Amino acid sequence: MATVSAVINQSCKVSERLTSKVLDAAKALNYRPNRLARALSKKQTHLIGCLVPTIVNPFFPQIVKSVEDIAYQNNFGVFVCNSEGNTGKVSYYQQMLIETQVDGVIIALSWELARPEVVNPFLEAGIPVVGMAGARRLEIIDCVVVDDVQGGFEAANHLLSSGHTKIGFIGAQNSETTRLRLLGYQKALETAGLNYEERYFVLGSSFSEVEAYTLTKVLLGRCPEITAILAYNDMMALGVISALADIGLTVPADISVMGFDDSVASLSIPKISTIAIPKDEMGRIAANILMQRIGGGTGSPQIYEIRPQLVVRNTTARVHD
Amino acid sequence: MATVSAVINQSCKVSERLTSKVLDAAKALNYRPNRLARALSKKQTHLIGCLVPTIVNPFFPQIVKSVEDIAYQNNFGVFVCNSEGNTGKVSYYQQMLIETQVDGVIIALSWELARPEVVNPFLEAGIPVVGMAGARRLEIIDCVVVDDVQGGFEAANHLLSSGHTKIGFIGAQNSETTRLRLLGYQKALETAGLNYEERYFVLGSSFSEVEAYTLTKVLLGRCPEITAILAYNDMMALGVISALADIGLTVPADISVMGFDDSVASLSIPKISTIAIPKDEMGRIAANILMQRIGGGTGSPQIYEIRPQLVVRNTTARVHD
DNA sequence: CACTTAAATCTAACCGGTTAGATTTTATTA
DNA sequence: TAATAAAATCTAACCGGTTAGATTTAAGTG
Repeated sequence: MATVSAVINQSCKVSERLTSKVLDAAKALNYRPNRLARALSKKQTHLIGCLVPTIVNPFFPQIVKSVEDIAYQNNFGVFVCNSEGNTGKVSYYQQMLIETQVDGVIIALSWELARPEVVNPFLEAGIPVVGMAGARRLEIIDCVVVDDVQGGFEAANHLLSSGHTKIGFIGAQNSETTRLRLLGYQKALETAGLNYEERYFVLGSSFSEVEAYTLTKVLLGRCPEITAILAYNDMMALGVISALADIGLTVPADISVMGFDDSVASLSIPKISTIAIPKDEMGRIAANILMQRIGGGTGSPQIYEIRPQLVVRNTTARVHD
Repeated sequence: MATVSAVINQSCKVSERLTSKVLDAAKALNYRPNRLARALSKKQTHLIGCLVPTIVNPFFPQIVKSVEDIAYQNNFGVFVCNSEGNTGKVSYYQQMLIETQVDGVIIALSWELARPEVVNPFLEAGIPVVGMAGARRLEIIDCVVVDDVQGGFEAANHLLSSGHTKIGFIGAQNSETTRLRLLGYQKALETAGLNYEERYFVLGSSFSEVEAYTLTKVLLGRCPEITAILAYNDMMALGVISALADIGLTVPADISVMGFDDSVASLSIPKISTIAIPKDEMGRIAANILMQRIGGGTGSPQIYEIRPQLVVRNTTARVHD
């Protein structure tokens, strides 16, 4: 019945009399509109997809939450898809999102998702895409990215300003983000007029806590003069701290440690000093940009760069003498 | 075109010739089936909803992940909805899920979600519901619940077996789960032939880390003889440990601490001894039950009780003398 | 009061699939 | 080769909304 549609959508062409009649009937029958039917004819699902590499790492749920907030404000639903390192899932969800006719997609730009094969099918289907939370910038879509160089710079600077000059770095190979954070570190040393030692950088094969634990022992075995360690992220910082405790060094009295991301930095005792990525802001901005695109916003894709922020907690201190 | 439908669905009534012709055309046109249209006519969306109170607490994403795994295996999508303590969001998502015609719903039975107002509309709409991860059992739906009494019992028992008898408990008021865990604790003491001191139980107004921090200081100010503290969950255990550190007590040398849930207990430093809720298993079972119901499985609602497991890590030790 | 115009209501086609059943083609058999 | 059965293909209605436009009703005007 077309009138029902008019009533529900508050079209002003329906008299009060009919409106209330329809509303009464709807209530009596416990009527629920069918989103599928509506979406089918309107060609709008009021749904956005959110593709993330994992939801087990708390970093991503925090972003997803703020995406959802914006979606909620705009009366959209969010279809969260996490690939969990499974390429099969990536294409499964990709297909599902396209077939579900989502109005737009937000993709976390991890290595497995920041690829043309992942992004292009959406664009071909006319679905706007916004990338976020990654080092890689894709020119074809709007991206909300983090200035990792800046972050690395600030992390190193914080340590330098506490007198540390022999600063270890622990990260992972083949990681663009690692490269950028390390680059920031190097820039900070150069800016301070200091040389950096390649020996102080150890890169492992994963971002895990255990990997960091192992690498830390390697690093300190080789360079015991180190007074501070910059970890690629908070998880690795956790591994670093564990290793140091086993070696018999106290954090931060004997050695300072910094993390990155502010994902699990406050879960340890002492709480980890870190470079916080404003996850709320990132999710919000990404979602808002997507909303604009869905609303018909045009213009060439843009890069929105977010500055990470130094958060000093309890794992960094003045260098001991 | 009906033939396309037949081809896509592999109906055996289509000749190879036609099949390949259709497939070629589909490829040439970059054809994507429309899930909405299909769902509308089949009255099956191949989607399930998953209502959780939050995704910021890592406990829930871990469950959601295993729900997703099962859904993936069954070719279903999962629509994750988190209410974040906002009752407006609860009804918003409830309505969205019903209107989206999801085939089934899994609800985490937190206080805000384990209510008839939340559950009933789904049932009225003919959508099967499975509850999980909560203390409250609802008779009208299948529930996968945790034996919190058993968990509290094992936690206390672990401490008792290390010689602790003066055990503090920190939780929240008006929480059914707190009550059950505490009950388990009390049973353990009774079983051991010991009396428990009401003074050792302090209940605050929230489950937060800071709340636990405050409560711990209160508790130890009042009862300095305590040698172990059982926290309602891991987050609170973290607050307890912080407070103890500030007071100048070392964990576990001076005082032992236990968490519950195994949500952040393995991520933190020190790693917390806890009562692990098998989240994978819980999500898997809940999703499998839902799949059965969606597949037409009948029978009266059942309760599946999951036993939590003691995980000894680094915050518990033999009582000091 | 007849006539124009505006407002309210109703009708039917459409969105893109599915499905039962009609129709056409092909194969089988006398 | 005609009759019949079986297989393949096509047709049209349906799912439950939306929407343009036709039709009916109400209001305004000379």
